[in-house]
Amino acid sequence: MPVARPETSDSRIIAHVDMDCFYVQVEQRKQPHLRGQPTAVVQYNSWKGGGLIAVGYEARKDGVKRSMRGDEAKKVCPQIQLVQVPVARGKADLTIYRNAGSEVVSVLSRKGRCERASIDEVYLDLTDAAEAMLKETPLESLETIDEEVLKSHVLGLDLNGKDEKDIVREWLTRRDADHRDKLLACGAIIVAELRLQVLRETEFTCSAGIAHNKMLAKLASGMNKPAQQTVVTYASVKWLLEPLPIKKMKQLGGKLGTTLQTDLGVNTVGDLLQFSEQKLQDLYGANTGTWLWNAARGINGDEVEGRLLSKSHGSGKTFPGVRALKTIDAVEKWLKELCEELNERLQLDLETNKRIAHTLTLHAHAYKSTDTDSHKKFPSKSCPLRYGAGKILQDSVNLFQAGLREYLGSYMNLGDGGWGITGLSVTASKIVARPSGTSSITRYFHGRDRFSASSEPSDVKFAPEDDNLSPSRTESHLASHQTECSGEETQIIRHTSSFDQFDTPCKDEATESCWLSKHHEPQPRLPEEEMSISDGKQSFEHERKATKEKGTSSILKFFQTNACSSEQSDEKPAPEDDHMSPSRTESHSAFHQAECGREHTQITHDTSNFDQFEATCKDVVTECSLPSKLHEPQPGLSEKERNINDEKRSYEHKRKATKEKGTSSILRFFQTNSGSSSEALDMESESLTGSQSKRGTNSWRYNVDEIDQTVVEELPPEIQEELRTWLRPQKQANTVKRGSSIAHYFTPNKN
DNA sequence: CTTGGCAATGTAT
DNA sequence: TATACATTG
Repeated sequence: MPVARPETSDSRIIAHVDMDCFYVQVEQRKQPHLRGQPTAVVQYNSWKGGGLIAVGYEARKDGVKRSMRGDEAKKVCPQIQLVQVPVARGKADLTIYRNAGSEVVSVLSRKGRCERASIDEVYLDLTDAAEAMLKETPLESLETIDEEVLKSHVLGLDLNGKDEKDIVREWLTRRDADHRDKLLACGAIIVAELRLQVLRETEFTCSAGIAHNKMLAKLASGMNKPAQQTVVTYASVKWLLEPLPIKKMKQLGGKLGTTLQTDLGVNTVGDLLQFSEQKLQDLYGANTGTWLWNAARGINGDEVEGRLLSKSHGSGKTFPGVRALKTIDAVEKWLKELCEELNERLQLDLETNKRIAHTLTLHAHAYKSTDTDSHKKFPSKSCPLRYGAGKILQDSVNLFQAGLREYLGSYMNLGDGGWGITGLSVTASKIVARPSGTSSITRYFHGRDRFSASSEPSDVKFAPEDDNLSPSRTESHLASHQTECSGEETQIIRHTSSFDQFDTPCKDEATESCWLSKHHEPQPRLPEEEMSISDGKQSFEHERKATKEKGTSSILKFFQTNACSSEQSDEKPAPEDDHMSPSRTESHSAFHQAECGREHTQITHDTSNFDQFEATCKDVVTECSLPSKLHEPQPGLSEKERNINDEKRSYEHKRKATKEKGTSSILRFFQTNSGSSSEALDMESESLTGSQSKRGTNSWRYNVDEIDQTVVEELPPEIQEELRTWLRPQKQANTVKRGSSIAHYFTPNKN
């Protein structure tokens, strides 16, 4: 259900940028001979030509639609080029699209606060940039206006048969324009520039909407596609919304929209206007009610969230019909594939963004062909997430079995009575940035809790740490940028006045102040005890209260007491933990104890571990050194350069062609650039601060090349990471990361 | 083919 | 926190 947020200002400048048939563009860039041809991206070619998940505009002209089968598409458009989604580990792999989306974000996030809304959509808050521009350059004195700006569609302008560009030029430069219109005009100029920038640097076109809030911007971005932008003026909102079918509005495309239609006979947004806020609240609850009342008037207070990275990672697959999984073995086989993909993405996120996921969730769908009971849902289950593919798999299997028992009743077996698993997915969520600064180990033993349990969103405020992590294949440019964009404070400060956007019946002042105060109410603070790390909280609640001294523990002690606890715990869940074994024996719990500076008898009965610790270290080394080799800078050639060579892309001259001010446009780009191209960009270099070599060196006396992988996997990721740092001491010290923001662009394909 | 497949976000309880 | 559900692309 949508939730009403107070609108802090009616003069924000918000843009929504939407990539045009994104997957198709990604494939066309990869295979330039596809450019200009009707093409679609398809997955699972095996059955009826696979399902279309993206359709290029040339193919749309021929009537090809999403949700057609490949075969159908061929019928209406015989020349269509069908490109398959990459497959890895037996399932669709969207990595290349995700990475392409990151490229776009890295361009768009250079101006204003930026929110990655999906794999191919971004919101921007350009208020500050627009205000700054307006202050500096009066629009009426604008001499040359970029083609791309003139090609904007401005809602509410009276064209009167004249050339739209002339009218737009006039609108842009009107001396007596409404202040909000002037800001929008600046927004349009900024967005046009950004879109060109995206095109130059990624070769992707996009469309955009520029408006005073997210809802309207989103609406506008879809109005003129592809490769165009449209502006929603303050005055045009009524005109825009009144006839708009209610289902076109975001959040109303589903059940709520249907309910509105059937309950109230509301078909357009205008139809909604007759209902009082009270009435809507009575029908749909306070939140949804006022959200609806506002939405009908074009009021929407949602903030652009400065967030460049996703909040969760998931990997899933469906097994329709006869392919349904009938045995635990089959389930485990697939779970293994899914967990391996998930682990890979978690590892990458850890290395490049220094983020740690804290919970693992397993979703499954089951079917039963005969029984009446078949509508029962397979319950999703989650538990604290332990790093390492093996651990994730073990926990996933346990979660699955817990869910299965619940679903079937503990007596029935999979396969009995026509049961099968038709879908599986594993998701990692609650991803928080690893705090920066001192060694993570020190932090662990000095109140790490406060970070982990923070109610703060994951992506804000982490300073670049001087860890010596591999720069290649990263998106760390996003991370670093994020630090700059996360202006939580500023966005609270800036809310001015005028709040009811239209001359429609408006709310009284009381409502406004109520909203605002409600919105900015400080988060209720948990007492410190409650804030300690939440994983494993239940299992150790009682113990937590017992002791609390800090500072005495050491890493040695930690390993002695906890290192191999997991190996056993997998087989032997403690008695008090009936059915959810993954939740209790995991590393966070262990760490929590360590932090509390006390031994936990249950775990420590398996003393040793020091030996085990030493014995198995080699695995760690092999596991670590292999990937880190990948990241090793090649002498003389940056990864970027190598990849450019690989891809045989040379592009610089073309970029220059489109660079002249005042004439460049996306149309022109295509006129001059049809064909394969790519850009060798000089991004701002980001130097990695000094080497870590001194840090880890052997204040303890074991050899780092004797660490058990499974032991390490058991550790919290930050510790793992730290270990890895030790394991590659001077590698990449003082290397300079070049072209970071498009590095991943050129990462080799994994197929 | 159990109704397209995979992924991500957000709310409510 | 864990879980279910809705919505979107």
